[in-house]
Amino acid sequence: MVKAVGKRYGQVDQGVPAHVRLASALRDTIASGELLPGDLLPGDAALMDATGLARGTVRQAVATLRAEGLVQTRQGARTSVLQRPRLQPFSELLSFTAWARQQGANPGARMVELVRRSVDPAVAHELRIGDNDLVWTMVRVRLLDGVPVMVEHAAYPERIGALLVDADLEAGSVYAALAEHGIEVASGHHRISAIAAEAADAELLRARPGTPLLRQERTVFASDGTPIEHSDDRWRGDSIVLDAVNSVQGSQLARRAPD
Amino acid sequence: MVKAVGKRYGQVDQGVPAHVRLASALRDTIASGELLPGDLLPGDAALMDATGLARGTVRQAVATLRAEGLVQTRQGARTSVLQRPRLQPFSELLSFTAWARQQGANPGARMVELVRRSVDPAVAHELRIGDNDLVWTMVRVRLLDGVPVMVEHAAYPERIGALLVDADLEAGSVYAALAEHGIEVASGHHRISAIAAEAADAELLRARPGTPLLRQERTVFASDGTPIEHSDDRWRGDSIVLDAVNSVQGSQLARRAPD
DNA sequence: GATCAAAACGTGTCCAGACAGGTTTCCCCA
DNA sequence: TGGGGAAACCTGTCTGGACACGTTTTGATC
Repeated sequence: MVKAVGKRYGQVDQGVPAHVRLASALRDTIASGELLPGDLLPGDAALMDATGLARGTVRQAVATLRAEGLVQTRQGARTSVLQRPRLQPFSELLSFTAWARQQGANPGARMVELVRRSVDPAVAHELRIGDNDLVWTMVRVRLLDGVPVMVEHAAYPERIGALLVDADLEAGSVYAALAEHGIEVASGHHRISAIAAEAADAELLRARPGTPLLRQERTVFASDGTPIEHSDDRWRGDSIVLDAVNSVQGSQLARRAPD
Repeated sequence: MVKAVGKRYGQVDQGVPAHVRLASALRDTIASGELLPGDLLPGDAALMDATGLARGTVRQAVATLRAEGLVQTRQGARTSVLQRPRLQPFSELLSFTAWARQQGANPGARMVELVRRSVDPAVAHELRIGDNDLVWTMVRVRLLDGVPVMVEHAAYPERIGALLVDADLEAGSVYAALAEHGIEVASGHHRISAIAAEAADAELLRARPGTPLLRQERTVFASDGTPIEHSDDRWRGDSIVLDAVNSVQGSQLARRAPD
């Protein structure tokens, strides 16, 4: 078993740090079914033998898997495999276009509006601007294989929105357009809730008013910590599921009463 | 600024590992507002001076904050603060009772049924039992300050359910009851979607059929990796918001099309 | 004031060593 | 066969050292 890990370690691209290589080899061994949930990973000493790495480096690789929720560790006891669904990179989580393509569907967008106006104080607060400042707001319908599945209400600070006015937002992704101007997204906060469709959204989604929508509000930050987008995606309830994994060793999900 | 960190480090309980202490001191410094999003943390050398710790230990504390999504790091550049909402421990995320109490509300439960029966194949699969095996299934209404906010449909493998039949599940928490028998929860998978209330759930929640519900399905695993619960919580849409944080350095949330 | 190169700074990685303490296995005895 | 203790195993922590490499600042020149 430790031989399988060592073999995989030897097959991973040597241009990456050793601890990343080993984490990848372990991840692949788990994904292959050779290690099942509840099974024990090789210990530090065995992994050191199989890879020629120092113990600190081995520990770092295992710590990476722990932070991903793949394994569980306990002092004195062998590290064990946890079960988890497939997750996705942040970029894919953010971008409707990337997500649709990853699942083999044809993404589409229909622009409803892109205007400069002021927004309500809660959104202004999220974007860290004054209540009366102007922002660029956009409404788009997002389609999968021609079927409307989501209405997106997004707000951008002036300097960000200005980069988008000339972009083709029916064919491409906001984030791709921003990346062309050197703006990279780094993190986001999501707020998830269930709402009843109002008349305008219902019409855009070809559904009855009152139909349940999964509401996904999001504030997205650039790598310098400034907010670059506040969006409010309203998905047809029958079009999406969100998966999340959590463990006592790391949880990025929280429940609260509404504001 | 680094003095503030050093002072906080000195105030943290010495019974915990040094890297945990430092991570806590840094977390508190950020939470206090002394470090704002975009601000730079002191570098390794300054933190070493302020705390007397080795560089490896300092790096480990910073890596902890990075995994939590609190800070962003980049080779050669100073570590910077990211913005994030308050999150909650896993135990609080899982337990309605703990969550309600944490927010100062009075939790309640009304048992609808607790019976042994077989369940549909998808649930059987999640619990890793045969399609015709019997499980304990439970339906409860959960109340906050006497108001019904959630209907919980839960399924337990026989050996787990058997521990619950004698517990007072209107007054207390399933997880607390299991913990009394040495069963500790370790991780979970969540699936989040929006649905329309069926007649039975609507009646229990005192809402109209068709009203939007936030559906939170969950499979919970014990520390040995075995599934101990499959639950399907249906929350009134107006009673709950789920917060999640994500970054390019770690994301535990994923979007997919429904099965 | 602008530009460029070098120096200083800061982070990422990796190593070897040592100690603490929890878990698991093995052996012995009743 | 069951229980207890010791040994072996395993993970968690911490240290100091060194090298690689990316970022920021400084100083010199035009």
